[in-house]
Amino acid sequence: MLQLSYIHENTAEVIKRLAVKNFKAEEIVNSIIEKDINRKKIKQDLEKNLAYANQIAKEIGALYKSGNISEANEKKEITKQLKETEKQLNQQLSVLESEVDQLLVQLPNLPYHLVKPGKTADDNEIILQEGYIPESTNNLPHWEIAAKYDIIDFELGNKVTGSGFPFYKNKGAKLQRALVSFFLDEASKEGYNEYEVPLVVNEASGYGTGQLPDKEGQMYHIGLDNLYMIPTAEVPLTNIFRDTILRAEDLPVKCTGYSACFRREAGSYGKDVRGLNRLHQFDKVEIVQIQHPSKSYETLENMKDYVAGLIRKLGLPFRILRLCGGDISFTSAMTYDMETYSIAQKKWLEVSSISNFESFQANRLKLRFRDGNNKTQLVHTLNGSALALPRIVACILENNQTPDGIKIPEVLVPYTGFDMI
RNA sequence: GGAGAGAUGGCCGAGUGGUCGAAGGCGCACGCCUGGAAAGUGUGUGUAUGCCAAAAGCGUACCAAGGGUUCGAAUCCCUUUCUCUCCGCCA
Repeated sequence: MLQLSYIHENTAEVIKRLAVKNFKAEEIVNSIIEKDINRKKIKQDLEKNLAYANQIAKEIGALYKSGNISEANEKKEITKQLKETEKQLNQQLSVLESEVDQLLVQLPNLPYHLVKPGKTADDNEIILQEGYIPESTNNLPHWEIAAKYDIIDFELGNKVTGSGFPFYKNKGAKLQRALVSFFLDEASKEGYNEYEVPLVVNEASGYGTGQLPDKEGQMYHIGLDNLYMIPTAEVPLTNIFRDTILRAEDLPVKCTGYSACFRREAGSYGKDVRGLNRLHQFDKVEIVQIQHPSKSYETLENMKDYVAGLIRKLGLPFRILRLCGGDISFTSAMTYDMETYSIAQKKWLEVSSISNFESFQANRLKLRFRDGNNKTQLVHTLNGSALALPRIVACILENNQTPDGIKIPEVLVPYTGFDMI
């Protein structure tokens, strides 16, 4: 969430920059400022009141000690009054605080200056495109390949759980395991610390990374215990550092983790969700960095290049997009999307999203570091998929078809133990 | 799941109604001592927020979380959460 002090000092700029995200902020921002000024005033009154009450309480203590009971009792009368005022001020304060808070969480993160305005995904900028794309082929879509080689069973998933929860079988299951291991090993080589994370998180964690409030609908919720199934390992990985103060020399903090990801994907139907294109449960290796504010964009570039390198090693044609204001997420300041090309489906599939959240998450997480002057300052957080499996698998299956079967990318062979499906 | 004990600053740990933001120790920072270091020694060392141009200073809140009793709560009461021990169950 945005910092109140920043909104106060840069009101016009906040409104202007949020317009790049097609967000009309004026009304909310003005309301926040008005309420916050009011809040501050009431808080000051309350604190004066409390200071006075504290002082009297001390005096009463002293009077009792010296045996001056009657004067002590007189003073008690004064405090009764004070308590009444205190109660009222407190009530007003908590109302205003929650109102300000409610408005504040509605404001998206400010887009970075490089983010162009735009309405939809069509307005995203293509930064780079790489790899050979044939004009036309007779390659089968992956759902047919999956059935032909008996490696992914969608119907079985349907029977046991529901649509969007496939079973991976035989060489399909081994390919999953190989990809996860490959991605984790690569991340380790790059200096990321590996974690195995809880697959469910509490409410505070959901709030910390920005899934809550408002995006409850995206997550599976376990009502009995009030826990949420994670939509990405970003949530537990980033929340490791909730409520912490790091030392400047600890930065950057780099961590990675594999997890199954669970997404309700309410409202998605049709051909986009065919096969592996959109699932309720899928596997992903995530990378997260916590970085000094002055270096976060340099880091974003590094992360983007790292993920591009992974795709290159897998031998898939891909492109990198810088998302426009209209397509960028609520919490992100700037995002690169990675898309690999499926030659059977003849379309680009998003396989990674790499974002700089600047201090937006850190502010909610209360994740800070001590700077040179020993002051605490919010860090910047970044994360990216490196990578999400299903669409990578779809592209491997669709692009690598040969008369002898599906060719496994060379880098994966040590992990799979076979080079053909 | 049952019974009991507990939760205090970066860590350990004292504190059962007032002078407690909290003794003492460890750690850390700076200084003295030293040729240099260790030892010794001195000083300092939480977070948030407000007043202030800023610093200094001062106010307020925070001793698991929330509520209550009281003029006054780390300390008493209630609720919740978590941890530990024993028992039960169990991959």
